[in-house]
Amino acid sequence: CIVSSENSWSGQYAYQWHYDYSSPNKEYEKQAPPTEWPRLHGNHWEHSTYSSETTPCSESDSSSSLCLDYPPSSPSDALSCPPAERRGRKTSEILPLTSHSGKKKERLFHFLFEMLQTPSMRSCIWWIQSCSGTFQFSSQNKERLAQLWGRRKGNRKTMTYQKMARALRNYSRTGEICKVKRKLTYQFSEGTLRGLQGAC
DNA sequence: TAATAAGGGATTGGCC
DNA sequence: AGGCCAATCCCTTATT
Repeated sequence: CIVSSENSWSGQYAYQWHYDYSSPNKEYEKQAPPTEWPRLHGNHWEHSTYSSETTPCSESDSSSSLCLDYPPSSPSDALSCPPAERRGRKTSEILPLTSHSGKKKERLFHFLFEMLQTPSMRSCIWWIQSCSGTFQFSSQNKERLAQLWGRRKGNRKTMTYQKMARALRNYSRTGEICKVKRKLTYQFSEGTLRGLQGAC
């Protein structure tokens, strides 16, 4: 499994990614209070819906193999994104990033993917496992990201994380992105991820 | 108990 | 005009 080169998973905590701190963001300090690390209650974050951002994901723990909760391909796995075409909707495998009649409006998942590729946004959103399309929002800076989305859309009102997350929940119905049982963590579906990567 | 995250029904708005 | 559907509004529930 390939994790993006600039973010290498160190195996224990979400905050222990090897960021290169050359980014100009100074929000890092506020974002990850290290004092909370020891507050872990078991290593089964897949059973604890609200384990904190700092909850370990012990990839090395072979007994639970937690990071295998996001297999890039296992349709039968309950945690993987369900097929998009249930409820008779069109599958997300076909992602019309551009419509035949010109440019299609940018969608939220496009924006999120773009932000995930932007080093300066790492204080707001980051990959948990880029190969499986799993990513997480910063509890501290998620509103900043939402505002950015709202501005990108040209909204009059400011976008909030709550509203943005509602759109994300709709994606889990339509199959582009599904929620992962980890705080502020979501996962692109296979097809969506392929489409987005291909669009680069 | 307050704060935060998640869930979801209802409505809006844009596009074909 | 009217249907479709993504986005948004807004309230409730869950978790810590």
